[in-house]
Amino acid sequence: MSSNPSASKEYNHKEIEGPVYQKWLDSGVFHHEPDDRGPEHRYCIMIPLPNVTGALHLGHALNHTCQDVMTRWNRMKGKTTLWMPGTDHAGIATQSVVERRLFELENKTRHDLGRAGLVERIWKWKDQYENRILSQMKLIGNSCDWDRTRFTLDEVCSRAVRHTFFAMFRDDLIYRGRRLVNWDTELQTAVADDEVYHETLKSHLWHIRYPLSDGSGHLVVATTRPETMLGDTAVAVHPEDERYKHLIGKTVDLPLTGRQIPVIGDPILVKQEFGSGCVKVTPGHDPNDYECGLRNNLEQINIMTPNGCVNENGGEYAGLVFDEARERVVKNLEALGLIESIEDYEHEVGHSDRSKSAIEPYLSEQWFARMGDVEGGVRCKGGTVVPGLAQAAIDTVKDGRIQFFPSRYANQYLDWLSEKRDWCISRQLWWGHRIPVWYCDGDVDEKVLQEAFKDRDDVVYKRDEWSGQWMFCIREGELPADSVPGQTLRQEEDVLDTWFSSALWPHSTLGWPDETADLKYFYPGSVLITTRDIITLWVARMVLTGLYNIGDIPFHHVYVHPKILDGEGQTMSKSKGNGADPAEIAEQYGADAMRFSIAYMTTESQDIRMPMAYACPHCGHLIPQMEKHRKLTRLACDKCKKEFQPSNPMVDVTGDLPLGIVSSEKFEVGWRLCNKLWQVSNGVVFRALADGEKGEAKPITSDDLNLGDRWILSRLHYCIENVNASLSVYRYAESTSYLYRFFWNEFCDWYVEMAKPQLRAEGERPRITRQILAYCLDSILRLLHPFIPFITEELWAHLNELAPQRGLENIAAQDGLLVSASWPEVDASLRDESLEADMEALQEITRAIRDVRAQVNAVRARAQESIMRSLPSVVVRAKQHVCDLVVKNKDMCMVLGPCDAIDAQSDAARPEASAARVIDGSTELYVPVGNLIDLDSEKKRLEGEVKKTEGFIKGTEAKLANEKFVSRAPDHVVQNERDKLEDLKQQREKLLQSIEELG
RNA sequence: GGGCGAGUAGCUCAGCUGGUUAGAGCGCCUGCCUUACAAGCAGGAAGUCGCAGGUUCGAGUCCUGUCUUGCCCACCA
Repeated sequence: MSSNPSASKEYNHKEIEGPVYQKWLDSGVFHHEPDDRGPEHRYCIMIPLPNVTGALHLGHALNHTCQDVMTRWNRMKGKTTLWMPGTDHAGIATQSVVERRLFELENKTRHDLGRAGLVERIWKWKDQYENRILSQMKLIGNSCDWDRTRFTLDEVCSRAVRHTFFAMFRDDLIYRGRRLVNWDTELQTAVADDEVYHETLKSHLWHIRYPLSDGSGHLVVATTRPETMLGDTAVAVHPEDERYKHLIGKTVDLPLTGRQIPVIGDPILVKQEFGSGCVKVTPGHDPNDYECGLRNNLEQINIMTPNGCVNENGGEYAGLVFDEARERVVKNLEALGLIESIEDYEHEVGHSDRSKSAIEPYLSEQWFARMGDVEGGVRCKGGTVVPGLAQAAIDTVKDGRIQFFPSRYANQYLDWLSEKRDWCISRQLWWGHRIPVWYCDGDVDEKVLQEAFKDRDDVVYKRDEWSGQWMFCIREGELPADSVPGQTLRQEEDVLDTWFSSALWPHSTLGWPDETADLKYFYPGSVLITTRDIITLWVARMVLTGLYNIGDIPFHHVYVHPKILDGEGQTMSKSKGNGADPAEIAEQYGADAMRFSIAYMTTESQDIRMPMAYACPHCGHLIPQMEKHRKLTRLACDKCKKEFQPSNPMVDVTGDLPLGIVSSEKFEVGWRLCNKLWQVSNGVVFRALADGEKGEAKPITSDDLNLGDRWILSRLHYCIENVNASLSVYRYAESTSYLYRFFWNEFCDWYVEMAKPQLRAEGERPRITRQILAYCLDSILRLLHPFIPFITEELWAHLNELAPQRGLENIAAQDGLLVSASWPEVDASLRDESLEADMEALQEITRAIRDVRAQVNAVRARAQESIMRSLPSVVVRAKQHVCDLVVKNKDMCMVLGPCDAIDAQSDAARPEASAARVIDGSTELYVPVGNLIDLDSEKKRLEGEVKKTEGFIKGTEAKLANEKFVSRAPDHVVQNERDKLEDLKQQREKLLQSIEELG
């Protein structure tokens, strides 16, 4: 850390960020304990737990910035604050990453290692990436309570999972069932609907003849999956289809199998107009057919092995991969003359998000959580009875207990929940919470069980509807294999869906099922901040488990932020390899710059387009990151042609080539802001303060304040008000715009420039100016802190050193860290809109003078007085302010251009060789420019102004000539137009006069 | 097939309940190494608000249609 900040010219985040973060950690300010204050003094955010599949990318940086801004803001507002950090074991995602890696590096599969061996490998991976993730989070400035860091497989979270499973099993909200699921044949597990994406594939529609058993002809069925005919158990027609309805009840000979299957009528499955109007029904391999099978009591034949081959039910086709089976089936059917036709066809095929392989609908035994309404309702913790878990979650949003920002996302939540589809919670994986159910393979009399488990309220047992087997669930710990006399129990092999444990995150992390002080105090949380794609998967499930386990919602607000897209419009993701490591951005621009830029771009309706580029480590040239670069380990620079390794969170650094890190000019906004803040603080404010004495601050009364002081204070409090308003509804871009404008365009561009000469004035003036500079910078640092915490904290320390006593009317000593300083309060008495209008007029005049001098290229011209001619009232006003600030301080260069000044008079004569500017209808300005004036171009310019003014006059006159406008528009709108017209006319007069005076 | 967004300056985007001459950042042009900042300062140019209708005294803003585009959801053989 530089001990002498003014010596450092440019802001260097690398010297600041690490030490500042350490200061925060040392101070323990991120950790708050429950206290006895009311709920209005609490603020709690649960992080959307990152998967331990890999390192964080920019999307996380956005998500975390949003949360950290809220956390820091509320901490400064004096709330007892908790931002809970942690990571997710991410079952299928992590296991598949580790398995893939195992195969790539060691050519081994999970079966080579066995369950324990693989899980051990995954734990190692988890440790590595959890560390990396947590250190990335620290690097970008997250003010999480690290003491409370959780992982979904740790003791505390696991216990919550067990208790929840146990209760739901007991309450019959969890059941085992044989269902058609999305089967990933590569990973050999069921995957959730949400883990399936659809791809449009070119295929064919095969029309196949199924001969009627009685020899009276055949039916033609159309299918995209001819191989599944091996599992057909019926042919369906529409019961009102004149062509076929008489055939219902007959049978057909299913080709290639020798089986006879019935012709059935099913109005739901069959649309008469599609294909031939006949549908082959394969309940074991198609979701629609499955439903149809249930309706018609059809046999379900499974013809697939878990790895996607035809099983023994496929007769001679057994052992073939499905694709091969299809070819063989079609060939054999052709040989039998049973193919009527083959047409080209495009359709959507589900693919596994994880393995990218085609999903097979597969009949298997799975565990489900009941989402629909149940008879008698569901009894939640606390005694409330709800119709069903999904309905309970729906109600929280419908009745406003939970509010979405932006509100449109509530629809996504409600639409999904309203389907009330049971949730398949089992996965055939090894990485995760193993389902705490034990089976008893032999048959046992219930009395034996009653005896074995008497006085045990932590064991529940029931018969599996499907197999009739006894199933036992124990709340905690293991159920010994010999718990039932004469039997050997074996535990379920499956693990729980990842979302089962993350659904409990808001309360499991706080110690539930124990009624800990944390749980009582911090639950429910304040807001959940996430992206739209896990509204259903995660948000909805946290709500329903929260209601069931706690009897209360998990959070009051859900803020859904935009997503970061790459240069090609694709969302960033670890697996795509198109992301950027926030650490690399922070390395180049600083974490503050990254955070500010992100917040600046986080608007309500648009995703953030962020083209990334690799910075060539040899020549610095930027090479746009494109799809074709993903997963490359070497890339040649477009410019210097030398090779480097493009950085990618998912690809290891090989080390034989220098690394080209990712970059984006989008972060320059933030960098410039930080640098500007550094410069103005060190170069102006701190220097000025160093001239004063410590503790010189005295109460300032309104008599002490001049126009500039009042103006900047008024603008400051306007800014505070608007930052509060926009942050309270999660409008990050809006709040940063207010801050940017105030700090840069108002404080730096105007106030600081006005302050400079005053610092050299006589008497009390310098002290007052210093005091206001200190007060403004104090507020600016506080206001910017949630967005750019490092640099503001650093500057705060210097400000405290140089001006420990700060304030206006009330002087207070400031010390300690900014992170726990108080948030500025709006002081409405400092707002003065008419004064702001005066200042605007002054700025207008100043700009006019600058413009003249820029136009005539008179920058080096000697200082001369400009003349302002205006109405007496305006002149009085101008004299009061302008003369104070300008005329008496002729060296106030920056406000008026080089060494200018203004003399304001109501009847001033136009000086010789001057350029004219019309400010408004009553005010004009003459700027002497000597022989530099170009009469022709000046005249041309003025004529252009006249033309423009006349255009406005015409428009305004037309408006006022419209009788309907005059009679129907509100009075003040009409009056405005009249005033405007009057003013415009006077402007025209003045312009014409100026032209005339030019000769 | 259903739902939700987006189309405003060369680029990326603001513009909330309709009301002065539609804004910002970047880029561009002109001039400045001005004792905080040239990664800066001062000034400037630049838009028929996708298109067509409608409502209204008044539309970037509301309504209808339409085109383009992105995302989410959905079981169509």
